[in-house]
Amino acid sequence: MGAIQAIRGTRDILPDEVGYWQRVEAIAREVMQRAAYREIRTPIFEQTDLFERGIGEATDVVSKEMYSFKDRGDRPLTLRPENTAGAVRAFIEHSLHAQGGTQRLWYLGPMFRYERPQAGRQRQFHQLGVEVLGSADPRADAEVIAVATDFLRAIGLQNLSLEFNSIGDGSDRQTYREALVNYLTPFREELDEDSQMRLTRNPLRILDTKDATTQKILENAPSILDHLSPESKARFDQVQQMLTDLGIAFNINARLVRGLDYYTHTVFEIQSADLGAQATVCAGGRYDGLAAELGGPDTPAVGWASGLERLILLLQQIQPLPIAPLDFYGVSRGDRAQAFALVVAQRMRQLGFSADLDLSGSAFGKQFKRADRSGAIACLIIGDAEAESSTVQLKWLKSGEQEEIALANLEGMAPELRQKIAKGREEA
RNA sequence: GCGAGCGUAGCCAAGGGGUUAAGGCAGCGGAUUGUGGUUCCGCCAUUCGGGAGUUCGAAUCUCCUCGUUCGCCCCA
Repeated sequence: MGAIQAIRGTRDILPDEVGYWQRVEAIAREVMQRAAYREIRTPIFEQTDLFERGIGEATDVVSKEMYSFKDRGDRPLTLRPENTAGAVRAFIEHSLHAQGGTQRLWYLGPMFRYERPQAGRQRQFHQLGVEVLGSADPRADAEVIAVATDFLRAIGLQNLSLEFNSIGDGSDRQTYREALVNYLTPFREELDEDSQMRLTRNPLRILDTKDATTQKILENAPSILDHLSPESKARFDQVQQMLTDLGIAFNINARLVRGLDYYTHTVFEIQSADLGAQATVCAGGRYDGLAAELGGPDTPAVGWASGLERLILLLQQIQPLPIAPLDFYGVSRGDRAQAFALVVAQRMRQLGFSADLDLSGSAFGKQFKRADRSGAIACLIIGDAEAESSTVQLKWLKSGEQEEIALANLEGMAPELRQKIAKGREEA
């Protein structure tokens, strides 16, 4: 291949598509602001150590998916594969806990994982996420889920389902892990290859296998929910009650486990029925141990992250993007006229209108064709005669009506023009 | 990392060993040298992702390679 191409798993978002992103981003800002979450922006790369400790060295994300490198000072760095670790690092580093109370944070930005690209998965992808730090209150768990559903609803997505579970605290999981291994060990030979490996390494992960035989065996397996301590069970019930009070439907899914080490208690996933194999559109949970693990104060926390590429895939299915509105399209011919047209177009912009200017210098006929295609409401027509008299012919493209305006009167006429533009847009 | 499908112009495409590589959209020029949305005419791939091979002859067959798509693993 001759020309240089975008790196595998990365994508250019071209002008025709960027409107979808702007929409999702605007909705995110609005929903977050209403829920009193504050934006945080952290660096795109961090010390490799942060992710190894935060996410867990044995996880797939850390062991085989990180973009890690050394800088010129020989520091081991990694492009962030997710942003919870970075947000918590910033929280600790700047002593945000000292601001008192609960910190509600949100972020939006690119993440990087070295994976094989497929539908709804890229190596550089974008996540919107929230983190509520400093509250162990089950209301925080419920609120975070409610904010997620509000966000997804505001985008207009349908056919979503919320899967919900508790994986308890560390000791709950320890007892459950033993129970699960005891149950599965007699079936060892019948399990699929991956699950056999996990039996010793990470038995909980067997629960979300896609292998039919293993799934069958799991039907009678013990449930994590029967191994929760009374306290864990009470919290799980409370969050459920709150979701019900909020009118949020959910399925309890005792098989739901998460791939990152830091989760405790509440875990959840929101999936779409309208995507391919990568159907999870938002996922998160509680992670009470992470801040302490990273060397900060013991800070209970809960949060989620949502993959924007997947949301945009869905958005494109349900809504066409409105074309960017344009007020004026400037056409001109002749040296003096072209120079004057630039001045007029710029003046229009300063008055708050949007104006495109044809730079081709081709025949008026051609320029008018382009004016049509641009979607402009009106044309600014400038030839030598107009340049001479410092006027502009203003032609309303829908009706074909044309009027002459002196440059000097443009500002005074601006309110009237604004009205005509608005009316022209309604008719279009 | 593993499996399968697909790469012909900016986009959508026909062609599946015989030599001039259909067609459509978009673009550009003209009919129409200061006035558009219609129409008409013309132009727009020395070459079929790249490389090697088979053959008198390759876009068409073989191998390698790169890219891409979908799936697995895993995840948002």
